[in-house]
This record gives sequence, structure tokens and C-alpha cells, in this order.
Amino acid sequence: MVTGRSASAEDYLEAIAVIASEGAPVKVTGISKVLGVKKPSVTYALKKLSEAGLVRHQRYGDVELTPKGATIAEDVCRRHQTILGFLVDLLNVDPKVAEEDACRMEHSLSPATLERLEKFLEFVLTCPRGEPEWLKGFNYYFEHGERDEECLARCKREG
Amino acid sequence: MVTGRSASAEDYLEAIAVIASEGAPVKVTGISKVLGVKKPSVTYALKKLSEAGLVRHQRYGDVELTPKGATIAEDVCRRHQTILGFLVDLLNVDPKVAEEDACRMEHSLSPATLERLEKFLEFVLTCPRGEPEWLKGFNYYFEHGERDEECLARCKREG
DNA sequence: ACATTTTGTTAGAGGCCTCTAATAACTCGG
DNA sequence: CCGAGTTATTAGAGGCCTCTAACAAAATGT
Repeated sequence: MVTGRSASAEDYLEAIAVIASEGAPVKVTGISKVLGVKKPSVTYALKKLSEAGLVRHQRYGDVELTPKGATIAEDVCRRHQTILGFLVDLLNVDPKVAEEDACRMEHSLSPATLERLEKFLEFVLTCPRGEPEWLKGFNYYFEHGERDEECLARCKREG
Repeated sequence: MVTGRSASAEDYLEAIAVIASEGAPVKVTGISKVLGVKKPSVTYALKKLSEAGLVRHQRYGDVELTPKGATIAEDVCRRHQTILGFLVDLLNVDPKVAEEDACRMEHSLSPATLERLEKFLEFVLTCPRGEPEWLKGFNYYFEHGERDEECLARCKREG
């Protein structure tokens, strides 16, 4: 974990960032609850992250991200949010499932893919005319197994 | 690994399925090459997978998926293909990067999300009129940071 | 200030997965 | 049939990460 880039390490950094962003002091118990692991696991992780220079923490003290750790944490959060947005706003996946999926997928997204996915979301969702027609079309397609009238008509008209 | 569902286990099952699908006999060396691990790691994995009833393999023999193993392998391959298709055909991510990303992401896609992603791809790419205009629009947007004329015009026309 | 409760740490075990080094079994050309 | 080369396995170590049990420190409240 000295490299600080395992999925587990990213999870810890992310959890610390999230707790800190809520204004609460970051403690072992809090991290433990967020990640659903026992406290000794947190202590172990903090030692590793500390050695890697990503976190500041001394016995019985509160936890703080170093600038390096904060950078990584931000990056992870960004990947998380992007994936979540894609799943929820575009694919219309159930938010709870999407959250779980995002937690797992956030560790395997390359920078190049992240960039394109972000742009994709941005492009689709910030269309000047709001949620594009074809997105409604997709959700209809998913529910009914066939394109809606509007879509078929447009396809024919433009085809 | 007795449950047979770790990322590593899925990788082995997928590799075995891929090699088998090429008509070649599945051997330790082949798996080792596909996954980029040393042969003792393969032997270890095969023992585990065998205990889990996902693979048939005896000392110095060829490897075979059990029906249960084959089902999982197919599922992994399907997730892989779907993600790859999304990254390459829709996001236009570099195929090499996309392949690597797919290899990592394939392990973290829930059934619900997979289903929606498949439908999404299908909807977009099998549009009766071929590659939709807005996909070209996205690629233009990605390159230039702003929407192309066609897109803006349409937005205005329909907005 | 002291006993109780909460919080955090250490110690030690164990699973997963990989590696290297050494050994064993298989395969083939001669 | 046999020896060389290939292929596969075993043995053993080690990293990562988690857990439980036991203990230590800190915080709380009366």
C-alpha cells in the first residue's frame, strides 16, 4: 500500500475526505462506520497511509489528509460522482444499486475514460433544450422493449 | 475463493473460456500467458476453482470449465464486451485503454446496471438510421469544447 | 477524582493471491 | 528407449487486508 493506490487505500482516503467535508473531526470510529470495517482494520490502514505520506495521524489523534492524500481523494470522489451520475441520470439505474456499483467501479476508471465520460454526461445533460428526447426514448425502450412513436417517427423522418 | 466470485477467480474463468473458444486445449501455460501471471499462480487458482466446482482439472491435465464455471465465465465475458462496446463505440475511448478498463470494470457491474447498459448501447447503436447525429455531436464537443453547428441549430429549432 | 463508557491500539491469526526456487512429470526427436 | 527440452507442481515466503481478543488511553458524568 506504500504506493497508496490499491482499491482499499482509495476507499479509506475517500471516506476520510467525505467525513472531513461534513465538517466533523475524522476519527477511527467514523471511518470504520463509513466503510463497514472493524476498527483495527482502520488503524492498520492509517498506519500504511501515514507511511505513504497520504495521511497525518498519531496515536489517539484525529486524522487529516496530506495535500498528496487530498489530491488522490478528490480524484476518487470525482470518479465516484461521475460514474454515479452516469448510472442514475442517464441509465436510470436504481440510486441504491448505482451507489454500490459506483463504489466498486470508481477504482477502475482510467483518466482517459474518466475524461470522456465526464464530457459525455455534460454534453447530454446540459443540452440547451434540457433532457434530450432520445433519453426519454431510451427509458421507454427499456420499459417496453421497442422504440416509442416519437422516436420511430423521427428515425423515419431523418433516416 | 470457494465462492468463486473474486475478481481473480473471474479473471481465470474468463481466460479459460477465451482460450477454449479459440479451439485450443486449455493448459496452464496458456492461462499464464493470457493473464500475465506465473505458472504456480495458475496451479494455485485451478486448485481453488476446482474445489469450488467451477473447473475440472487433474495433475498435468488439460483444463475444462464445469457448467457452473462456464455460466460464470459467460457472464464475465458479457460484462466485458458490454463495457468495451460502451467505451469504444460510444465514448470513443482508445481501444487499448478501453480494453484495460474493461478488464478491471467487468468485475464491478451489477446485473441491474449491466442490463440497462446493454439496452442503452442497443438503443443508441441500432437506431434505424445508423449512428445517431448526437453521437457525432458528442465527439465534436469532446474535441472542440463546444457544440457543433448542427447540434446548436437543432437545439434551437427544437428547444 | 474516580468509575464507567467510549474510543483506539496491539497482538496474532487467517484468507487471498502472487512470487521464486526446486522438483517432478510429460513429450518428442533420434 | 532415452535424454533434452518443455510443462506443471510443490514448497515456502511475503504482501495486503481483514478479523477477534485483549488491553490501553481518553472522555464523561456524577
